[in-house]
Amino acid sequence: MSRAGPVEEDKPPPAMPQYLALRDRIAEGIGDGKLAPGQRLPSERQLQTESGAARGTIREALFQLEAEGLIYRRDRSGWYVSPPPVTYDPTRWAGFMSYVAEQGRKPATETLSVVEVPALPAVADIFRVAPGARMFVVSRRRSIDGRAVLVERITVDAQLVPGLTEHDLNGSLTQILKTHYGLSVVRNRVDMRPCALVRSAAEQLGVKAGTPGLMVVRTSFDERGRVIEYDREYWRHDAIRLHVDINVQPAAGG
Amino acid sequence: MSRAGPVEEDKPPPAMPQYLALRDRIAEGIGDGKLAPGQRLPSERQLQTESGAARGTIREALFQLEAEGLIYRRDRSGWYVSPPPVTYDPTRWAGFMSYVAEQGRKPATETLSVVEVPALPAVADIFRVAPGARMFVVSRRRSIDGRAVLVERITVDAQLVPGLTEHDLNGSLTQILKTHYGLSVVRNRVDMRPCALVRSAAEQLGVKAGTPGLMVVRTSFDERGRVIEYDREYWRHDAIRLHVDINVQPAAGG
DNA sequence: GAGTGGTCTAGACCACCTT
DNA sequence: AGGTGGTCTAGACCACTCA
Repeated sequence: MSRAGPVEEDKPPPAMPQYLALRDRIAEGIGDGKLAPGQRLPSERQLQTESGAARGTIREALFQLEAEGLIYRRDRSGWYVSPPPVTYDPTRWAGFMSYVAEQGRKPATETLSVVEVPALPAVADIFRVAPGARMFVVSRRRSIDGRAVLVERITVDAQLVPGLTEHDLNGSLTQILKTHYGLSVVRNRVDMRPCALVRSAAEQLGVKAGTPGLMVVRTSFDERGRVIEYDREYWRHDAIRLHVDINVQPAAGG
Repeated sequence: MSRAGPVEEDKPPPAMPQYLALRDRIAEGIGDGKLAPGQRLPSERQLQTESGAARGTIREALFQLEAEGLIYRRDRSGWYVSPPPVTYDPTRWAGFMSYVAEQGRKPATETLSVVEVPALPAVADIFRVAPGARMFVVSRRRSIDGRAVLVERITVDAQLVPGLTEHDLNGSLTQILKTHYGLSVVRNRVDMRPCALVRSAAEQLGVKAGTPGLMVVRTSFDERGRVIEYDREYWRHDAIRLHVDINVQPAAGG
């Protein structure tokens, strides 16, 4: 009742929109630890009666906190405090399972599907194989402490990894390539950009389509310069933090 | 008029929310090139009359597109199609001015302030100097094709760079450290995570507080392992794409 | 079945940008 | 001065989750 609606009395202009004030109150609760990671927030209608604001205003505050990565939602269930992000270092590629565990969290992997398909032109181009060459596509979902945080689709050249499907694909695929097929990654190319989660990824992560996310594309090369793994990952944006530690190439100045 | 409001007749349940359908129409226009980068979208009220939806619904579609990085807003001016992102490679650190230009865009830098301040405990810890040691803090704003895309705050140890303020700080600071002070970066540590733009950064970028963004923290070391540059950058999330190309450390398997 | 978030309407006043 | 987005209200029905 502060701005719109029938005039009642005069008030000083608010220094800050209501929804940001509410955001700050909730953010403070999270910072204080009064709201612990994983804990559920009061329902929107409850916040409404507490604060007297319209539901739309409440939701604006919640969206804001979501964009900041402080809270997340479970569809039609409620809003929850986000756990801290894990740090992902593509240079020390130790595999999801190990680096998450190293950070004191509980990783889990679920292989959603493994299919063998002919390479589309774009994929053939990446692998430098003929279009139509057989490729394995592995779809996996990975979780931290029981919350699904990423879905990925890994493509590998079927010719290089005969019988791949016989192995347990819930661990490090890179490790399997090395141990069973003698394929070692000596170079990684990583592309990363903020995105909104596309429909399919959102579905698999159990979030609303369009939730902010992070796309990570990783291309792995062996010592002969062949692409041996092409991985497209969609992360919940509040779950990851990228960390790279690199030696600058000597001639890099400018 | 399709879902809420007085019942009029029966309709099949919509397969997709209205706002996503509108999103798709606009996204298609952008993909087609009917809406060019930098071009302004019709106003919200105009879209309202075109589509017959309530303004809130229109705005939901626009927010969605914003989260995806396809459009951005200029406060109280309108919605615009986002230009393509530039690729940022922290391993080939060539300086903003050069790598943006390399990608066929027009970079610009504006130094907002240079101050000399005593190191706070956290900063002192990073630089391994005594708390209270003198530091230079350079604030800059950088643009691409006339659009402000990032603000940064660079901290350097004043003792290592006497008279820093006498140089032109709109170019590559790394280059200045090298040419004038013999300080070469041999190692970079980069941390990156999605964030919402904090109040101060948002103001300097001329966007609404809470707009999605990307935080990049870069720590540069010289050959003696000293931190010679500590840089905290806030990017518009639709303006950047990170690319890293790295040789995997031999003992990294796992 | 009660409660949750998801979607939607139809208004309003405001601060600010643009011309 | 007119138009833009920014904020806000007060309702509604829906699909879905959860107990």
